[in-house]
Amino acid sequence: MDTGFDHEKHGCYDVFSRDCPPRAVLELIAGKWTMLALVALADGRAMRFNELRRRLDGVTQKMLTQTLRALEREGLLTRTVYPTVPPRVEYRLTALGGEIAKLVTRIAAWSTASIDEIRAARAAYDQRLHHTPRPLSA
Amino acid sequence: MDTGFDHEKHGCYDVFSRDCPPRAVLELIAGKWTMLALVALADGRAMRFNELRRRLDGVTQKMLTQTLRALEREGLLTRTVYPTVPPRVEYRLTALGGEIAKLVTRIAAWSTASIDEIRAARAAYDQRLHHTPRPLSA
DNA sequence: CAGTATCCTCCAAGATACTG
DNA sequence: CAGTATCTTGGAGGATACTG
Repeated sequence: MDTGFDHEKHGCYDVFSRDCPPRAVLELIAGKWTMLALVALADGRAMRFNELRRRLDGVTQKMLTQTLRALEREGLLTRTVYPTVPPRVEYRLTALGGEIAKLVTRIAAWSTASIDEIRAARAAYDQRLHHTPRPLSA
Repeated sequence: MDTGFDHEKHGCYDVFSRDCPPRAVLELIAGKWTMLALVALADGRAMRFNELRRRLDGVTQKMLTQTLRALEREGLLTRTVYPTVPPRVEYRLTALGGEIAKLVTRIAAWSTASIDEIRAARAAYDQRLHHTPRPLSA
């Protein structure tokens, strides 16, 4: 039923709501390879497909294509095909993509900077519940 | 066999490498509910379990517990149990968690601020390829 | 209220093969 | 080089029932 309130019209979103468009964007960014791709391109340099493929250790062709297509569709990067032989395709962040890439890069930097503290927290946590699940009724 | 190079010792990480610990942290943050939980707690206020549950529209008990436990383990939030009846459990960001929550909140804000531009990009993209749009995300 | 404990579904992600 | 096109699968995520 129609609530009589058009969120799109009012530009008023609750990111916690299940059908909030910005939340969908958040979920896109949360894709397994999305953040790494954004970080790789964050400096504004154009990169070729296999260049990205090599940089994102472990990514498959399919997943990289899928990730890049999704980012292109959202307007975060451009895909330029040069009709040469062999083909040459370059990916480059748009202005919009550059903004989000900067933020994601800061998160990546934070991860690296905080990794020691995080590892310590993990160790402490794992030690607190050190008792292996007791075979209570097994 | 020791490779002779201890990354942990040197504090030298490549976030693109497949067994880079910071990359694992990045993947934690990329969890479906992690960013939303961080944003919900970003203001530093403590929140109770069901309070978070209501806020994160669509989350199940299992997923919320799992998300919060993971964040607790990484040292991003604390879980405080008050031995009352009925039980009362409060979740609150740590200083470390506050840092990342601020960054994630900025990403959420960016999503909301950019949604119109993104929607326009999507429409343009879908029109360029004159066949059925890919159902990557609604 | 704030969880466990199970069971199950589904699709993101991977593997593999082929191509302009 | 930079992709499609299929097929397959692990496990993230969900549904449901029970509990201190």
